[in-house]
Amino acid sequence: MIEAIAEPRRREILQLVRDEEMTAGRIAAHFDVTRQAISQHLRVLHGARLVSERRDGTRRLYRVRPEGLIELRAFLDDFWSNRLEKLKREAEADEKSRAANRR
Amino acid sequence: MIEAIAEPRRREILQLVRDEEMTAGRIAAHFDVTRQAISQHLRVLHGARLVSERRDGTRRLYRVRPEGLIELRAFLDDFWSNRLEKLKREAEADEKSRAANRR
DNA sequence: CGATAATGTAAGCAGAGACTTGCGCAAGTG
DNA sequence: CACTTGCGCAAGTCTCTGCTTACATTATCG
Repeated sequence: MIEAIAEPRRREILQLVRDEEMTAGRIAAHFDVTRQAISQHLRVLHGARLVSERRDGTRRLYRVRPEGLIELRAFLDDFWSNRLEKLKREAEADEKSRAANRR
Repeated sequence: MIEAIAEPRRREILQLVRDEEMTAGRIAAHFDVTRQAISQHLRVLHGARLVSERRDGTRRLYRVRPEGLIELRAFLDDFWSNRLEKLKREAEADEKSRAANRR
């Protein structure tokens, strides 16, 4: 999840396919590691739902999946503020006091 | 930097010292690994400027450093939108057209 | 159908990093 | 001053993961 963007090369890949859809081969050409290594990174990114994969003949086209970034962003936001956790506790306390007043 | 929060245990530590300042010992007590292991995580977090360290006698007190989170947040924001890069290009183009009109 | 192109999958290796064991050090405490 | 408490540091071990080499798969082209 967040580990997906922890790896520097994967962040570079994300930058590459941020605006432009791109084939695995063309992506790999930007790096000095083997095509397969990039393929594995793409698998991780796709698994984390950070990129979409589309097939066209034998080629595979990748592109950033904005919803994925949004989800990750939301995850981090929760993490900072832990707002969900707090809201839940407050809601429960609230519910309890309301139940006490109810009758 | 971002690697600091990639490690799950370090994220848990951050949660622990998010509101409350806490000694290394008390933090370590929350986990089933050795005190030293946690100490090493704390070193990484401190190195990434995500927690502050304060000494009181033999004890060391840690706490989340909000500015650190803000910096990290800013880093990620740049990453998503690359807005800095775009703004720079736009500003230059803008400057050029304005210079053409100036006299 | 055979050949080629574009890509993924699998297994093994090597380096990074998380964890443990052992030790040292500073600041109390009796 | 000896002893304890609360830590960090250092070296070795183990595990995880990024990379390579080798092979499999799928589609297209003649």
